[in-house]
Amino acid sequence: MAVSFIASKSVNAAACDNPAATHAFARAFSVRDYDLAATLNSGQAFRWQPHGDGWTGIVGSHWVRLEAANNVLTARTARPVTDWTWLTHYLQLDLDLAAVLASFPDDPPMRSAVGACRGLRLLRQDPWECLASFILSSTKQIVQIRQIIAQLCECHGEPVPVPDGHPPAHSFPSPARLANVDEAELRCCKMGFRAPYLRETARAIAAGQCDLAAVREMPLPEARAELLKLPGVGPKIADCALLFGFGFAGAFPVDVWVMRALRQLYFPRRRPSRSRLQHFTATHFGRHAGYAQQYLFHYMRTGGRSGSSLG
DNA sequence: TACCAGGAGAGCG
DNA sequence: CGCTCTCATGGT
Repeated sequence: MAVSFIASKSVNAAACDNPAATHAFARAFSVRDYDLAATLNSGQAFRWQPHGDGWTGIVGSHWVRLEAANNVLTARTARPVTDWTWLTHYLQLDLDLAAVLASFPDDPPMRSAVGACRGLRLLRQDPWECLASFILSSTKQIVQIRQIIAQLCECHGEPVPVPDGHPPAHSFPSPARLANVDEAELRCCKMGFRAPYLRETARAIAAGQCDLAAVREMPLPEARAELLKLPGVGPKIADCALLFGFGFAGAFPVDVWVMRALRQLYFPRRRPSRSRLQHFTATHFGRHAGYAQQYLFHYMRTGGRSGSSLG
């Protein structure tokens, strides 16, 4: 357990009517090898914005501001919090990163990627938000995905409390909500041809045809097959949701960047067939193949520069 | 301007 | 199976 209580301070004591409670607006966690900027900005989550030295975002129904310095990660919220599990789970603060890195294959590409992306982590996002976000991601640049999701949340999400002086914020809209938004209205969020995919997938989940909670309990191949039934969900998007949302460590999304990495670094001669490639990604990278994938992705996207701050 | 973006689905041979 | 085309939008 790398998380330890350091400080809790009530920013607005008058608002806390229970003096004995451990309610707090802020909390610090000790961390090691946690590159917050790389993690929040590496194309796995799309709702984090840099503000000064920190990042603000929405996790579930919580507005939160994160800041990391000197192995201390500080979180500030809009309302007092007693149970911080929603955040420690999202940030995966209990993960033993060294053990994960040690499970990677010891080959030149992985050594380079790990060396260039020190402290890069995988988040554990809400499965629905993650799945929906990646339905909206197809053939879009990360900056645009952020814009689409920001508009979607502003138009159809529920307002969440924010500290005084901060702009309004909204939760990610539920499947039930999006199931009842017509396609034209979704297209107003600039999601284009992805609108019917998002709507129909939301309907399937809201109607119980697909049970995301059940998917989480399935073995990986069955979970993947279940997600592939949804409209707008192919192998790449399914694996993104399985890895970033459901926590399947073996899911290995292959997008254009990862494909570039695999071809350049592992198959420089001839291009492998898709089945050959899937066999390779499923066997070569070990127990935490998905984690290795994220290192390759970030390594390629940043051109091998460490401490990158992509916009 | 041309090309590209964390793709999927459908049609074709 | 593998190839090609379309879908919508905006960044670089």
